[in-house]
Parts: sequence; C-alpha cells; structure tokens
Amino acid sequence: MERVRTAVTIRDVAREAQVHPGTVSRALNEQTRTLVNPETAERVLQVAERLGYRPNRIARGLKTNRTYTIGVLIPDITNPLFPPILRGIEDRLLDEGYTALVVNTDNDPVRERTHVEAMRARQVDGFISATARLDRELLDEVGAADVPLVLVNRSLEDGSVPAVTVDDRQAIKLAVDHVVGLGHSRIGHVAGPQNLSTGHRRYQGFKEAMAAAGLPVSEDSVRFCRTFTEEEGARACAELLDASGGELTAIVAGNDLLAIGCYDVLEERGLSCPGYLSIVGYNDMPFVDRLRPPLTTVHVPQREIGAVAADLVLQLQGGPIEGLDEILLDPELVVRESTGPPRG
Amino acid sequence: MERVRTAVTIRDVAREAQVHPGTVSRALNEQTRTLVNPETAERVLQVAERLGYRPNRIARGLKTNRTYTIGVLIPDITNPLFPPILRGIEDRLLDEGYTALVVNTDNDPVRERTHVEAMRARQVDGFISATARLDRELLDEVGAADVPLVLVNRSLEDGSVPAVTVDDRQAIKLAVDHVVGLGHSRIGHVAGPQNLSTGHRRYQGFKEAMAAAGLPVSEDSVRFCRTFTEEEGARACAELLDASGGELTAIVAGNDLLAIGCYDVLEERGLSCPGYLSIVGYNDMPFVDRLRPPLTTVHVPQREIGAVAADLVLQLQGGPIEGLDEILLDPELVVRESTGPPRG
DNA sequence: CTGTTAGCGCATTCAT
DNA sequence: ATGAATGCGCTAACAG
Repeated sequence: MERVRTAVTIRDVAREAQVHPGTVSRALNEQTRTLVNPETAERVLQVAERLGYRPNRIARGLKTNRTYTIGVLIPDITNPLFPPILRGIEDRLLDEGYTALVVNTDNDPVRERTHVEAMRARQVDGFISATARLDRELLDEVGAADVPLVLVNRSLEDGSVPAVTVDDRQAIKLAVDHVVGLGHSRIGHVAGPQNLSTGHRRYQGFKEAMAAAGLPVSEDSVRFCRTFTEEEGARACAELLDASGGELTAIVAGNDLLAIGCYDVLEERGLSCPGYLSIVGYNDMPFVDRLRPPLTTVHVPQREIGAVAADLVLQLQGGPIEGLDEILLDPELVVRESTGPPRG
Repeated sequence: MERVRTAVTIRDVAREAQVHPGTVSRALNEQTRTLVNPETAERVLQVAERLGYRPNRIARGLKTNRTYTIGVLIPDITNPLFPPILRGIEDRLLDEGYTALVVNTDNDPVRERTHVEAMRARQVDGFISATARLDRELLDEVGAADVPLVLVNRSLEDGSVPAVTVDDRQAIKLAVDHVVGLGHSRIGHVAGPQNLSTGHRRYQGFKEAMAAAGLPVSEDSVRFCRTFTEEEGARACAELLDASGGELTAIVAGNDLLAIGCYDVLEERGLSCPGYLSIVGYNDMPFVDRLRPPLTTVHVPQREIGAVAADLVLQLQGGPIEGLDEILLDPELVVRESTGPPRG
C-alpha cells in the first residue's frame, strides 16, 4: 500500500460548511477571524474540528514567505556545552509558534555548507549559529538573502552580525581575581584556539586581568590548544607544568574541557588539586560539579544565551534593527573545590 | 526596509536560459535530467549557478508531498542521554538529504501535543520519538495520518509501533552477573519508574537475573523511583540501605542518574564505593567515566540506536514494512571502578 | 461580511 | 526534446 496522505484540505471544510474556501481560511486564522460573521466562523470551526482538519503550514508558507522555522547550527550537540543553549532557544521559539531545525556542523566547512543550503532550501525564517566558525562566504550569502542571523557564543570582529555572548574578558577577570585573592601569583593559562573568538578573547582577558593584578605574564605561563578538548588541555597543562619549573600554583583554563584535561595530568603525575595546583574552568558545563574535585568555574548562562538569541532572531523578523551588534550577558564565578590557597 | 526575499525562481533561470520553466525543472532534477538535451541541461545548470538559484523545497514539497524533514521528539536534550541519540539520527538523515526538526517535550502531554501538531502542520515525513510516554491518542493520530513513527529507547507492549532499543533484560543480567561474579549475594535494585517501559523492563530483568543466579529478591532489596533523577536515586538508595539493615553490598541502578544519586548518599554517610558498596549504572552517559569513582555501567550504543531509528523511518518512507516491531541492539558492560568485591 | 480570482514555486501530464 | 497547462493548499487583493 502506498503512503497516501488523507489530508483534509480547506476545500473539504468549505464544502461541508457550505461556504467558500476563502471564508474558511479567514475563519480559521486568528488574525482575520474578525472579518467573518461569528456564526459562520463558529460553524467553520466546528466542521474543521469534525473533519480533523490540519492546516498545511507548508502551503501557507509558500504564500506568506514565512515558515515559522529557525535553523540552528551547532558544532556538536554531544558537547555538553550546547544542549542548554539549544534548550533556551527552543523554549523561546515554542512560545512564539516557531520550531527549530537543528544540525551539527562539526565545524566542518563542507558539512556546514550542506546544512545551510538544506535549511535555506527549506526557507527558514532565520538562523542561529553557535558554530565557532562560519565561512565568511556563507555568512555573506545568508546576509544577502536577507535572512536574519544571530551568533551565539562568539562574535565577529566587525560587529556585522548580531551576537549574544558573555563578556569573556570580565569572566576571565573573575577567575584570575579569585585565585589572586586566594594568594596565588604564579598563574598559568591553558588557552583555547586563537583562531576562535572565544579562545582569543579569553587569552586577552587573561593578560589584562593579570596586568590589572600587577602580575607578569611570561611566555612560560601560557600554552595554546588547537581544539577545546580534554586531550589538548592535558597536553598544554603538561607543557605548562614542565616549562614553569614547578613554580605554577594555579591554572585558569580556556574552558571546562581543557580544565578536565588538566585534571588528567595531575592524576597521571600523582599531584593533588587544589593542594598542588588550583584549577579554574570556564562555562560550568553540566556535571562539572560532580567531578573530583568539583570544578571551580565561570558560570555562563547558556540557557539564557539561547533564549536571548532566539528572542533576537524573532525580533529581527520585523526587519533589521539599527545599532545592534553584541549583547553581553554577565558571567558568574562558581567557587567549588578545585581552587584553594597556594602550596607551601 | 522590509524583509524581501530576493528569491531567484525557476522562472528567472528559464528566462535567462531561454527555455521553458518546465525544462528548467527537469534539468535541475537529477531524476528527470535524462529527459532533456544534455547541452540544454548544461546551459540551464550554468545559468542557475550564475544566478545563484536555490530550489525552494517548500514549494516542491507542496507538489510532491515530501518535505525531507523528520520530526524528532526528545524529553529534554539537556539530559546527557539524548545528545548521542540525536547525533546518530542526524548523521544518518544528513546522508539522505533529510533534516531533523527537534523538540523537547519534557514528557509534558500539552507540550508534546503542541509540538506534534506543529510538526504535522509542517508536513514532516516521519517521526522519531525518544519520549518516555506519548499519548495513546497522539500515537493513533500520527498512525492514522500515515506518517511513519519510530520509537527509540522504549517500546509499546503491543508492538504496534516499530521501536529501536537495547535488550534491557540482557543488559541488566550483564550487570547482575558482574557483581555476582565479584562475590556479591546481597544485591539491591534502585528501580526506575514502573510506568515507563524502560524502568519496568529493567526491574523485570533484575528479578530474572537474580533468579538465574539463584539469589533471592526480597521486598527489602528493591526501591522504586518516581523519576530518573539523582534526587530520586538518592532517596531510593538511602531507603534501601536503611531497610536492608546494612547487609546490602551492591546496587544495580535503573540508570546512571540514579546511580549518581547513590553516590551522593554514600558521600553523605561517609561510606566508600566500592569498598562499602558496589554500584552499577545503566546507559554509560558521557562523563560517567570521570566521576569519582569512575562508574561501572552498562553501555548502551545510543548513537547507533539513533542511526538505526533514522534508518528505519527512512525505509518506512517507501511504505509499511511487514512483520517489523522491535529492533534490539546489544548492550555491553563497561567495568570501571565503582564495583569491587564485597566487604568483609 | 463573503465570494471571486490570482498566484506563491515547483513538478508533471499532455501536447507538439 | 521541449513547450503549455494544470494544480499542490493556502492567502490576499478585490469585488460585491
């Protein structure tokens, strides 16, 4: 048996209710219902209900150029950082009758392009991108197509695309000031990839915060990771420990995954945290409070970021908004047990 | 400035290429390209490329009754169990040019209905549901609409809907046999909600496995949780420890979250794991290998489950498949450090 | 207040 | 091999 959609259409309802399809359309639509006689409207509604009529938004979209669908680009939903963001986005979209088309890009340009094409073909009303990088070309293409785009957790230097992020500099300062307050002065930074705005800005923030605290930042106190992964974090941490000649007493990591990598090194070497080394993470991913020791980290309101981003694309549906570039949310330090006074 | 889609249509291409729109349609479509003169086809393709033509799948869908979109229902993407499943689904869908419409239901009937309606209105070609419960009514409605539906991580008693799951009984047997092999005989079960097929089947599996091992299951060796959360797991674990009069030496939990709840109780009471109590989880969620102690658990191939489910909806696009009900994948025990020989 | 008409962008049947 | 015509389901502009 072939699959046959038994779709009840607006015409079926019209026939049953003895009115013109146009009237049915008006009666069924909240916006235009006032244009039709209440009694007629009521009858139409009843018939629609009885027949089990389901409006076909696809057809509607063809006419109205609105699909009530937003494309969401995420590097990898498997990275614990992103589910809360997605959740925030969805909750907000649901409120307004929108639905999210979600894809994982793996930060792979090809995959990214494929997905964007697919979404554009589906006429999404807007994009939210949490991907670290988005082809400049793709970006321009989306912009040219007049489809609103909002960046999340990253931003463009030139502010040409609205973005919702946390103030990375302020956040890192929170982390640095915390360990400084604990008495640390030899503080290292396991930095994220510098070609990503997040990694770069946190590194800048680290240097600034250290300077503000009157502490020097030598070459030996920073190591860069190629990716935001435990493995890279471990590598960088090991190098840092070796390079500093054992003088480092605290590390501020570019994100939680990198911090976990640091944990691995300490465990390997039989060093304790925070006894030997204090570690501060970044993001406050789910479950980092259950690590041993529970990770002190900068909490980023991921869910709220998602919600604000969704809000923004929704607003942008009404047309461009002047003077809009970056929305900065406040980070918050969560002190747990991976930080303590320096040893000795 | 209003938002105006500068959509290049098939007609624009036709005009430029000096052919009829119908011909453009044929040339652009892989399936029908053979019907048109290779040279003409080539020219059309070039013009389309030059003009930046993007086919409008929405319009196409109106005609073909295919949107190449699959609706995915998830209770809460924030639960670490689900991202891998979603990832598996998406990867598989991407291969076939499909995209996922993802929603969180919170297992809330109202939210669920809203979402299903929205997705049906968007004419999704199929559904994959990882939600614990789906209104029987909704289920029937979807079935009646002839839209393929595949269940994931759960199944219906009557097998009326195809499902992809792991063999819960076999899985729990793995867990029980492991601790039995370690020498335990006083084994408790922190059971999941019994109104969920997963919770129920694992409980059944526990009883069977214990019986097979020749071990008794008393009232004192099982406690039920109302939800799959740490809090409930902690409550049940505490009750279990109290009820057994300190004789229990191992606990098999209904899932990892419940197991984590057990960890909490041990920590509160200053008891060690696995020294005092061995604990086995279920699912092998991300990061449970980083808990202290790393959790011994039953690994469920979530990603594969997602991929197989996606495969199934895709196959179902061709029409119903006879004799299909449940696809069982193999679980695997991952022994880490939360289990050891019984004390004393 | 309601019917009529046209058309969104595309695929497809029927001619030619 | 291609052009012409039709309609998917719906909304909107225009009459009346």
